[in-house]
Amino acid sequence: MTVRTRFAPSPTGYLHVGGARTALFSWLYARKHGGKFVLRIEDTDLERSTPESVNAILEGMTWMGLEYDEGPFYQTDRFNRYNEIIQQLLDDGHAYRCYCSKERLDELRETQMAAKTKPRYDGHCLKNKADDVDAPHVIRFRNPVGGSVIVNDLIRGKVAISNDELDDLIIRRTDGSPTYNLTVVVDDMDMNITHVIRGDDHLNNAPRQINILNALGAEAPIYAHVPMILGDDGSRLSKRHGAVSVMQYRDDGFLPEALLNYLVRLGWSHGDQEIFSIDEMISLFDINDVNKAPSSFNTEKLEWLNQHYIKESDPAHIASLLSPHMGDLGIDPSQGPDLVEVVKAQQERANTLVEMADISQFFYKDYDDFDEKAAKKNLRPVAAEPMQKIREALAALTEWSEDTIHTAIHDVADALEVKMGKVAQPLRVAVVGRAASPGIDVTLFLVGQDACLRRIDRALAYIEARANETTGN
RNA sequence: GUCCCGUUCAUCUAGAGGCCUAGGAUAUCGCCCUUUCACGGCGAGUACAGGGGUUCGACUCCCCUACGGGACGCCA
Repeated sequence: MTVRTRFAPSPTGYLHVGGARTALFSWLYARKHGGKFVLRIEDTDLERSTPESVNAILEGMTWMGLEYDEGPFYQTDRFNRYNEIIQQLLDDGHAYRCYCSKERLDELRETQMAAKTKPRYDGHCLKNKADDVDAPHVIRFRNPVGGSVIVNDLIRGKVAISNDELDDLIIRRTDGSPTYNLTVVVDDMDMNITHVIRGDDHLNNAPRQINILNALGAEAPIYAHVPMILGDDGSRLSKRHGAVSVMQYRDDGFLPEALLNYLVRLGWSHGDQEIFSIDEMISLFDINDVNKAPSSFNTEKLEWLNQHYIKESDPAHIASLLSPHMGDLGIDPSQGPDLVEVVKAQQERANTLVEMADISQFFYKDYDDFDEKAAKKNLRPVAAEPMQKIREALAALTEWSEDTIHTAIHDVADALEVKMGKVAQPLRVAVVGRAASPGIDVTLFLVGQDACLRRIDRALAYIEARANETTGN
């Protein structure tokens, strides 16, 4: 038996991290067992499904690198097949027409809730035949009475649910469209899905689906219900927690490998290992090791992983990903130092690409204003002399390289008999506008001779203005 | 309300009855490295939800309580 898993989102929004993790687990399971991973779009809810959502989901899957072997299949293309099955169930007495109005059902539900019992359909139309068979109606699956259904879940273990808890669910709406519980069953059966790995909000649906499968004489797949992901604050993940869309993470400067690594460790672990390459995930992942309890999304840990991958990745690769973020800041990286060199200088200093873009702006354009604290601390009158000397030394350089810059700065420090910090730090603030930057040599080198001299002049003017301010009138 | 599921540091987790004075990671704090910021190294504090059993022994097994989540739709 070859393993076949699937990811079956409904296109009613973007791909969020919860769905992405479910997809990842499903994908890993298929890859690990040399099976197939199928993508199916569950768009039977005509009201809420949109093509934009389909695109968003596809885009998210692509960005994450979760390539599917078959699909995407659309359920809206398969209505004939569903109707065929519904007819079969009707013919076999496993389903029946129900003419109850929504009003009657609402009332029934309210009464039952008020009586503190679980709301269930009362089987009214099973007992009473309608006068007009063709009057508007839905079709209900006739759930077995008595006994219980056992879901043998790879993650939860054996879960038993009494058939008396289940009612006769609607499998076809008044408008003739099939509903979720019917379509999943038919699709999983037709697509030969062997392992259904999905969110545990579906655990309650499994018994119903198994019953339908039994009525159809089909074998049930193996289930694995993965726990939900909660937000940073432990509540249910939602839009209010900020970036829940996978694509939002891309826009926020995260690498797909970081998100993948983060997600695979959420609810699953392999001893003390934190870093997993894709290949390691595939070889080490075991659905049996997935935790039962829900886990909270922790952005700080994701950032740590992101920094790790930024640090470890090929600078040229990071540069290509960084480029659009520079663009967002109005910077054209081709006008200035080689972005790859900038990445090498910043690689250990940014949690996200957005952050890297921000701290790299000064390589391409003069800063707007000095960082107030940095300027106050470093651009003081005592810095004027060394700064002036440095300016002269740098201006005199005929060869602009990290080595020559390094020597020039050290020579000035030696001549003045002061520590490097006394000259380098004011110089840094002068050139980058703030207190933090990569090493001073490479920073100056990449900024370029002209820009360095221009900015040093600006700092000297600032120091002078400040001196006048404090001394006089 | 009814049914289902869950509960180890702030967070992600290790733990399959003695290996646990409960381990790792993130975050936090401290020290070291250092021309800044980072990186890196070292170190600190913080957890078995509560109560009953079972057992020579329970984080691990059973029961109850509390808390959290899910489901109960002509949504998926």
